Amino acid sequence: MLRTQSADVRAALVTGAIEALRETGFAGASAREIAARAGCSQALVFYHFGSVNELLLAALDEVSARRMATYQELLAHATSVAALAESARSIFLQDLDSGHVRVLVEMITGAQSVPGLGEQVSQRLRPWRELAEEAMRRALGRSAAAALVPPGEAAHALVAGFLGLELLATLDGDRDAALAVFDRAHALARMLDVLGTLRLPAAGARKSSRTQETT
Amino acid sequence: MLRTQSADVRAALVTGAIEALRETGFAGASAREIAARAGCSQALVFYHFGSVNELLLAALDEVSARRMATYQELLAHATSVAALAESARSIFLQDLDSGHVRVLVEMITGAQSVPGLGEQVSQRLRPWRELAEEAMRRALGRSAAAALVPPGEAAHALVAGFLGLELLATLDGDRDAALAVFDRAHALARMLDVLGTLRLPAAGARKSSRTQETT
DNA sequence: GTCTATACTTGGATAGAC
DNA sequence: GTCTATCCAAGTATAGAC
Repeated sequence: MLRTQSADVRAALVTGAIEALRETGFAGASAREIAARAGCSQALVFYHFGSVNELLLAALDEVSARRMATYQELLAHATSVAALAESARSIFLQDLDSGHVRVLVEMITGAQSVPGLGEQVSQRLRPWRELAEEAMRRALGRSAAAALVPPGEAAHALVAGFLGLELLATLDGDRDAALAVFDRAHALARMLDVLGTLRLPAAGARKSSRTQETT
Repeated sequence: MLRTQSADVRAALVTGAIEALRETGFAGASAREIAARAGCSQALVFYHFGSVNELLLAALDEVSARRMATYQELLAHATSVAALAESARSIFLQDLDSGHVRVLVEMITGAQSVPGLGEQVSQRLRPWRELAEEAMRRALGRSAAAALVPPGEAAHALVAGFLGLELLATLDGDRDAALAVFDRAHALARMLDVLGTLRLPAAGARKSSRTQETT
């Protein structure tokens, strides 16, 4: 891969945009602000990306790409609802630190003030939704839990929960409340997993009702 | 109550600010935009409120006040988790139409770009959180469900869910996905209510396992 | 490709007439 | 109290030198 100096500037602008979205929000993510973080001229924003909004969308793409690989790996091993809850907790914590979900939230709300932007943000959110649904499907398996909670709905709720908890966590700088929710979800998920194993063997093998550990 | 013409202008500015936040987002809620909606001069924003941000906070106060009464009434009758889920659904639908939660979300994210604003938004969010917790406490009662899900945590999750579902619903103009989540929550809540009644009588009255209807 | 300089627009905020 | 007029800061975007 050839490393032109132009590509470096593009990359610097994208990471600058990510930082700006994270720290100053959509309203504060101006070409000047981003260029200052990237250490280059404000004019380069328009040369390389055409407009500020295009750069912000590129930043959202970058965030998605960065996380998708990590997510897939983490979620691939979550073959129970409890395990999924644990993975979700760790993902949430990582994203809170790195600010990735914040970038997404800022773009969603920022889209409100720019006609047509909402559509493009929505498109970029789709991989996240599909990943969540796939993870849900894998976690629920073909157990009774899947009948209780269809993967599609569960995934929608999961994504919404991520966004909402992120909003609250950054608003008052308290991540413990959100983590407590994930821990509670983990405990409830264990119950759900047990329910699933109890129902599936079709009323012939209820030899034990002890809680099954799903580490 | 004396109705000075000045009070009318103040009110018009506040409702104009609410509309602006709802339709153009925090980034688009400028003094000029708001004044245009209120049908008065932009200078009056500063005369009456000192700054745009102060006006936006007043708008948030107004939204809170408008909804709090309705909420309290609706939630007072929710003495089971299932009934709470139903109330929550109807509240969510109302707020989605009126845009009240949107105003809150815009202020939360907008606070990211204005130092010190986050604190004030957080303060104004507190009544909503307390209301949610009180409703949770009443819905869970002293049943076993309360042990499964502490009211504080449940309330935090509920508020986060509202915010997250609002974000997704307005992003792609699809309210059905959110409503499906509430319906699912309702079904699960019914199960939780049953669990509660089964446990409370202290292992002596399991005469029936049919689902108890909690209309 | 990157910079400086600049044209143009929008927004926050104030002054002063009425 | 409300308006018009205005100042100033900040933002988008482009032109042109290097």
